[in-house]
Amino acid sequence: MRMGEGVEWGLHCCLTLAWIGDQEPISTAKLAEHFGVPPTYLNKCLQALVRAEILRSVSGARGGFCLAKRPDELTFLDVVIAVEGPDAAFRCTEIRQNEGCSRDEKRRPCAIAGAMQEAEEAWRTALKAQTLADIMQKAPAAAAERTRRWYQEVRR
Amino acid sequence: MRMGEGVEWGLHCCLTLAWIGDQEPISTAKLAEHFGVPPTYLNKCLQALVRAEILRSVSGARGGFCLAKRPDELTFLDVVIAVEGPDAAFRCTEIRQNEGCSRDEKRRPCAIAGAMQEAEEAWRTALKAQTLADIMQKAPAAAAERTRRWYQEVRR
DNA sequence: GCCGGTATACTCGGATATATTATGTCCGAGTATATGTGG
DNA sequence: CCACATATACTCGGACATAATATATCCGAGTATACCGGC
Repeated sequence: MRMGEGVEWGLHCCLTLAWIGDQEPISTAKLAEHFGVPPTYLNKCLQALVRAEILRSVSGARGGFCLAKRPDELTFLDVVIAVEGPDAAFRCTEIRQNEGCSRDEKRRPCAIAGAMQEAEEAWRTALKAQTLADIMQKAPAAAAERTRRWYQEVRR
Repeated sequence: MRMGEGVEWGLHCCLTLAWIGDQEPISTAKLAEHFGVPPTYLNKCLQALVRAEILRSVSGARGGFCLAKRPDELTFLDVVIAVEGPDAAFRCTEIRQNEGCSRDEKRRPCAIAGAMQEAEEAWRTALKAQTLADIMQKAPAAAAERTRRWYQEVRR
């Protein structure tokens, strides 16, 4: 089981955009250069965030992405679902059905699947409790400062 | 992000073995037939459980697998780790390092990675709290009964 | 009838293929800026 | 000098390749049972 890199990239990009706090968009190229990741693939991940209405995209010259939500309204769960999709990691394929269980058994949910779903619910709850605003506070102030300086250099 | 099917299969196999509660091993072929899954691949998954000392395997004719732990000592987390490996789903690649952050920043753990790890810890905690014995109680008694009847038919 | 030896069928275990997913690349559509031209 | 038309550079967005992983298969090593011959 492995989460795609897009989640990490997406979260860091959201944090960067939040710190800059400007409505002027930043291009994929600048962000990719900043983080040292392949530009076109980063673009693909950011597109997923746009579809989820987490980012807003602007086409054309001087285009790019900016945050579409307030940091305290944006949770980690939102980003994870946007990039990785809404499906649960564990998917019950109901192999118990092959055992020839009775109709009465079939009506009840599979106990194993239930336990797995419960665990994932705990995971989602934890992710939902973390907003981007929380991280902005936790992270060292120097990081925010550095990000803003970088932006001033590359904005043009 | 997607968990392999082996986890579901492994859990159902453990449950079946626990219900039968016999020390006589059951072959992959019988279990695979029972669940309607490819036998050789199921075998591969069960091997992973053997390596984790969750199952015990017996080679040769009349060989197969049996449970190596008491059901109340076997957690869902054990099975998941055995099949999927011990690595976390989210892996921080420290892309922030590329931003040119100071030595002081580098010493602190990445706040984003921290939040993700915290969420996974909640997930693991939930999985650790679920033992096989718990599931044996939750599941309908009819299922246990049916499993034992099936075993009496195929044991020879 | 009983014992020992041999052949046989069965099973695990790991090495090897295929399918699916994630990662990475490329090119077209669209937009703001820069440039040039006429009034 | 100003307004407008045109050319140009830049950016997103999705279609298209490649790499990594999960799924599925195959074959060899080993073991218990069945069979067979001798006593």
